[in-house]
This record gives sequence, structure tokens and C-alpha cells, in this order.
Amino acid sequence: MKFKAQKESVNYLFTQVCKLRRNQSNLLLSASGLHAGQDVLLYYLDMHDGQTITALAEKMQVQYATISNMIDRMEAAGLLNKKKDEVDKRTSRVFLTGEGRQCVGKINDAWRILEAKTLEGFTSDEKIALTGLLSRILLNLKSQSV
Amino acid sequence: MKFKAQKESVNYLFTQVCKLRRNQSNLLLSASGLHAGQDVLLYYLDMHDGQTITALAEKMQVQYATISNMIDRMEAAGLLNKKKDEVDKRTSRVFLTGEGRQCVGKINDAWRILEAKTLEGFTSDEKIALTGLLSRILLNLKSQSV
DNA sequence: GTAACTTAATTAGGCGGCTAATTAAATTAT
DNA sequence: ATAATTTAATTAGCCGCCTAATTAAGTTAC
Repeated sequence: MKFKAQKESVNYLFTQVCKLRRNQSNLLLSASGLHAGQDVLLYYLDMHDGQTITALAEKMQVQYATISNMIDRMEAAGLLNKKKDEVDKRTSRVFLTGEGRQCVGKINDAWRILEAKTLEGFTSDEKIALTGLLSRILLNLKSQSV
Repeated sequence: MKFKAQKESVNYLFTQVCKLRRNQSNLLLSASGLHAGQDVLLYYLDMHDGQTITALAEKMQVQYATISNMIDRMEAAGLLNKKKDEVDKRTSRVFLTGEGRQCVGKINDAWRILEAKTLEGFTSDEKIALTGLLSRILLNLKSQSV
């Protein structure tokens, strides 16, 4: 049968949840002038300042080109600086500016709010169950099969 | 504490799952020359041919502008046709072409494969639990609070 | 030491998605 | 009937993300 019970499929639910999460995320971050995705980059820079594009791309599981463009935009926005490495002149290292560092706190708040909204009304057990199921899905999707 | 256990947060898990799902989806659909998102539009057209941009946007929960551009691209790709409504000349109605109709079957396959990969190793009970949790998250995210 | 290869980034171009502004047609009110 | 308002789409311009092609700088091999 074609498209049986599509509305109840996990596929459909994930698609909707992903879209809503992205919108909510954009809404929460827009107060700091950020776009969804940029928060993750700032988070990783806050963890370890002065990383290369390659290192950031690998941590964020995103293409180099994506980060490269993103960094240029965020540098223009005054959130970070890009400096050529003196030893290996192929690589650049990215550093948070004061403004970028200020955003980190707001990102933390935004993430907390989104997490709370997502899990509103969930018991501890349910949260644990959800985390377990999502972790397994993550592994499934990462696997090479098919 | 800042960013406590970020890697285990539901936030992080969803972000990863969403990204992987999008990539997998693109991979599966690329065989039919489609991009993730276009499948949903074709699905709704297959359900009911000749819908307006507004109707499609509302079903897909997406902005009019998004659909408008998407339809132009997909019309150029030969997947559908846009025809001005004779009664209300503000509206256009969108119809599947033969090629577009052929894609629908492949989309169905792609969705089945993605669903299977996502839920690999899940028992029926676990699937039910997951569906329940995701449905509640969907409601939470749709609600106006904060 | 020069040629071949690898690595790090960037550029170009495309797609879905969004917001804001605009155009065009239909409807309502006066 | 004309003016004001609402509705349907489109356009312009951004963003994250992707792929493919290119540039520039190190390495390695001969």
C-alpha cells in the first residue's frame, strides 16, 4: 500500500519536529542576532578557542565549505576573527571576539529554554527512555547499511 | 553550570539526528533527481492534484515564498505544471506531470528505506514508545509557551 | 631540486527555508 | 461606483548546508 499511515510514521514525526526545532531555535537565537547553526560553532569555539576550519568542521559534522562561508559571515558580524597560522600557512585559526564570547551565555540560555520546552511534562524516566531511543537512532543512521 | 553534559542533551541528539536524516534523505532522493523537501510536495500533490500554493504551504507547514520558489524549480525540472485558475486569477493550481507522478513511487520506496534504517533493531513496543514521545514533543513545540 | 601528491581553504553554484516588501486580483464598505 | 482592505503569489535577499572545482601551501618521492 502506498504511503500507509504517513502521518503517524516516525518519518513524518521527525520531519515536523526537526522543522519546529529549527524555527524555535532561530527565534530564540535571533535575540542575539544569531542564526541556527552559528550557535554550535560558537559553542565549540568557547570550548577551545583558536581551532582550524578543519577541526571545527569535523566536530560539527559539517562540510569545510559550510564552515568556511559561515566564518566569513560571522567575522563580518564581529563575532569572531580568523588569523592565518604562522607555522602552517595553509591553515587559519578562529578566535572568539568579545562580542562572540558574550553570545555564548545567551546561547546557553536558549538551549536550556528549548530543551525545557521540548521535554515539557516529561518524567525523568521518559527523558531517559527518549535519550536512549534517540541515541540508538543516531547509531542506526550513522551506520553504513543501505 | 555552562553547557553541562551537552553531548547527552536531547538538544544535541535531535540536532544530530535531524542532520543525518536530511543527508540520508538527500542521498535516497538524489537517485530520482530530487532534493529533500521536494518529496513532501510531490506526496501532497499525489494525494490531491491541482492544489493552490496556499493550500500546499499550509499542509507542508512552510512559507508561501518557499513553495513558490520550489514550484518554479520543480516546474523547470519537469516534475509539475502551474496553471492560472480561471475563476480566481490570483491563484495558480499545481499539477503533477507524468514524470512527477513516476517519482511518487520512488519517494515511497525512499521513505520506507529511511524509516527502516531509522528503526533498525527496534521492537514494536519501542516503536510505539518512540511515536508517543515524538508526538508529545511535537505538541510541546507547537504550543505558544515561551 | 624538481615533480607528484596530499592537505587546508576558498569559490561558485544549487537547494530548502525564512522574512520583508511588492504586485495583482478579489472583496468589502461607504 | 469608488476607495479601502484582504488575499494569493512573487521577488529580493539572507542563512545553513551540500557538492564540485580550484587555489595555495606543505610533503614526499625520485
